Amino acid sequence: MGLDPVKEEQNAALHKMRKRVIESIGRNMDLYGISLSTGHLYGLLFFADKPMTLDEMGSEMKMSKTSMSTGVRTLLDLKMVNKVWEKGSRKDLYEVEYDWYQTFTDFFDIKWRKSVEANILVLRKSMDEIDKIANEYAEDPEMTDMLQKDKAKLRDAYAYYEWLDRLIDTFENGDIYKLVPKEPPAKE
Amino acid sequence: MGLDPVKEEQNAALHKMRKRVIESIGRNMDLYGISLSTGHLYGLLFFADKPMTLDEMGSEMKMSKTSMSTGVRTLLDLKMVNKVWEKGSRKDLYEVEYDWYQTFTDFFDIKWRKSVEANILVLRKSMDEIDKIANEYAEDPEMTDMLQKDKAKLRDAYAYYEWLDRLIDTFENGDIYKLVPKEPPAKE
DNA sequence: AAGAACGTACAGAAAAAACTGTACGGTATA
DNA sequence: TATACCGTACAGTTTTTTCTGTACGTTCTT
Repeated sequence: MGLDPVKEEQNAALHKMRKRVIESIGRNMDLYGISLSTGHLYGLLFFADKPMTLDEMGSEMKMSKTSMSTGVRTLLDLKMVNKVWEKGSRKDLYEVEYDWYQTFTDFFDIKWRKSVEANILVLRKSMDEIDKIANEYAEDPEMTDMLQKDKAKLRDAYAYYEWLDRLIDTFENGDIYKLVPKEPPAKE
Repeated sequence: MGLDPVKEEQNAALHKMRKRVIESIGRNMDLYGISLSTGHLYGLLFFADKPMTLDEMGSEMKMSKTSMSTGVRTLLDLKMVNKVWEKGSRKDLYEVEYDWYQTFTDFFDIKWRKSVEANILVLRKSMDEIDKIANEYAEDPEMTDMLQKDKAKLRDAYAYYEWLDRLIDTFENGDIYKLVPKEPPAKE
């Protein structure tokens, strides 16, 4: 995991510190829908001072190469790690994306955006359908009332998802940093 | 699930529409770390036109009351549903929180905030520790270099988490709506 | 105070997810 | 072209999560 394995053994304190951070990072990865061990893998890569191969990860994590392969792919899909090309090496190399703001943005763009858009589609379709049903049951006041209530709910949900969509836009285009700058505002 | 179960049977189209929306909502609930069936429970409550009891949920979902109990608690913890008091009824009643903006905010306040603060604490502690170790190894250039690199990483992560903390603040205090209004800006 | 109804703790069963070892297709090396 | 090595598909195993039924403590009714 470090520059020099021998050196690391020498210093238990450093090793312990890293382990604590890795665990802390890994534990919170479930927010991204990532399993604990894949979270640990991320933590490992975070401290690695050079891109790692699957074999290296496996030996560090004491896990199979297959698991490393799937774990890395999960992280790759979320753009939390990048594949690195290094001439001479036949093995694939991976390193974490150190720009965490970008990682955050990508996560929303990849995961949330997909959900949002799927829901928007379904809601649009469903509201149309309600209109159609409402036409058929125009004579039935009870049914009409129920349909109206449903439609109002869908409309609210729709508005919310559109808002969410615009919010994710601000993550992507960087407008969010106008509201919340990376540098904390100076205390007065 | 509706006002009048008989009526609903009459109209397959409405039922189908609701089912589609419920599934769509439920499917995307994994973003909140919620299981599919709890997501469906949420969808059910979303369309319910009155607060429901555990027994009613169970019969609609065709699942045990125990499962409803745990499912509701999960949703309650995330403030996605509210407990409702109705005089006369001995049973607990629940309804969804229809303010989805609030639900979004609560989610980040409950889940993300906790992670962020835990990480901030660990990072602070770890940076202090690095300083201590660095003092011991002041004579060792290689070790010093490694410690510096680690500390730089921690510092970056720390800055990111503080940013995230401030971002969540804007969700909570409503500042986010200045940047992304609930009402979409009028198209020109 | 006794009885009925409610929600949930708990233990076991069922289902889902994570993990491993083997096998195989593909690419670089010889 | 043959060989070695790499990453991953796949099937089987282990671990974790979800779900159920029973049992129990509490609260309301009588």
